[in-house]
Amino acid sequence: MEQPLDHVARIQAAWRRERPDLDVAPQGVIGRLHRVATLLTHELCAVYARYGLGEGEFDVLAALRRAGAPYERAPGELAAHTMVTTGAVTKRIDRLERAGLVTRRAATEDRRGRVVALTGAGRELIDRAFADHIRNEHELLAALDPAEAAQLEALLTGWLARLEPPAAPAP
Amino acid sequence: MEQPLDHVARIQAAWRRERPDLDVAPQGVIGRLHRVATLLTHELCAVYARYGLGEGEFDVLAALRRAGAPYERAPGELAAHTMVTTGAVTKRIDRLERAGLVTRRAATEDRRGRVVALTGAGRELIDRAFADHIRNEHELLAALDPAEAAQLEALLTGWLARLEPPAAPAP
DNA sequence: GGAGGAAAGCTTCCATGGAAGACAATATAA
DNA sequence: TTATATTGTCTTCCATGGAAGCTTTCCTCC
Repeated sequence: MEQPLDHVARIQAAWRRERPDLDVAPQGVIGRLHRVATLLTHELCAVYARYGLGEGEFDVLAALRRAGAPYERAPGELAAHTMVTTGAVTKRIDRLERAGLVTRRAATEDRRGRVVALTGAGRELIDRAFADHIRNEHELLAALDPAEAAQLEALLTGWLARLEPPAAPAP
Repeated sequence: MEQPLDHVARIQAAWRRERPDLDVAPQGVIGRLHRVATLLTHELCAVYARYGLGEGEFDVLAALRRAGAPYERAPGELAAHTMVTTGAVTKRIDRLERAGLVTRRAATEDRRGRVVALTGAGRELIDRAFADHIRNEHELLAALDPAEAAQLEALLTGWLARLEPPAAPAP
């Protein structure tokens, strides 16, 4: 019933042998976080793939869907919401448009702008895919009991708050 | 002094409005984990870049360094240690070899095999880069107090253990 | 010992995203 | 009003990694 040392612990042990001058304790957190995130992403992508979507496309459809009717957003907004560059968003929209899941039209107010909108097919697809996605997330999180999950969420929320705010300067 | 709702909380609120039939609680954990991991990776890469390294190259050099003298490993071992395909490892080694940081030679025992070894320059570079990397990890983790960090590590270790073992079937 | 299968590394092709710049349209300043 | 800066999107080029298949070598079993 003993835990035989996980991958990260083995890496730490090796570093302690090779570089006893360094305190590699942070790897215990950061290394495992990275690893959990990688494994989770992999599992999540498996569900996206069932609907013919990559992670990027799923994110864009989800951002449009949760915007509420009429399910429209500017490319720039989508970029901000999905944490990628506008160039990446352009390509994601290209793919989604080709697949008939979104449309692109000119904005009425600002002639530089464009409006990306979910089509009926896109709406229908993301509704199914998102429900399946959430089901999947429940399964993945079932490895933790509710108290652990709550603790983890609280810790991550606090860390994120101190990691993220590099934005928002005082006006 | 109030927390104005972080990015993930806003996403959850939008989904609760649009899809009240779904329980999006897991996003509170998984979404934030993903986000923390992304931000951390970004910060870590900034340090790698100071040494002219990408994440992939850093990982390979680190794996060689912590192997201990004479700092050698087979490409397949490197692939296993760094969680990427052997094809990706081949390309990483190509780049590192071109930069004079590693050498590649034939294995003596098995003529299919190759041995990748750190050069003097590679050893020297990864020793500096790794020390800087650990310093950086300490800084990033300083946002949490030691008790929080320990809690977080324990939770992630447990989750990882239940997420990872898809390997190791009983013989 | 020879045949078939497995293993190791590499190659090819492709998908994705970032960085930086091009362009058009709008906002701001003089 | 004209000149300048800024904004929003898209384009181009490049870097990286995965998937699948190839080649060589080794292993196993008959």
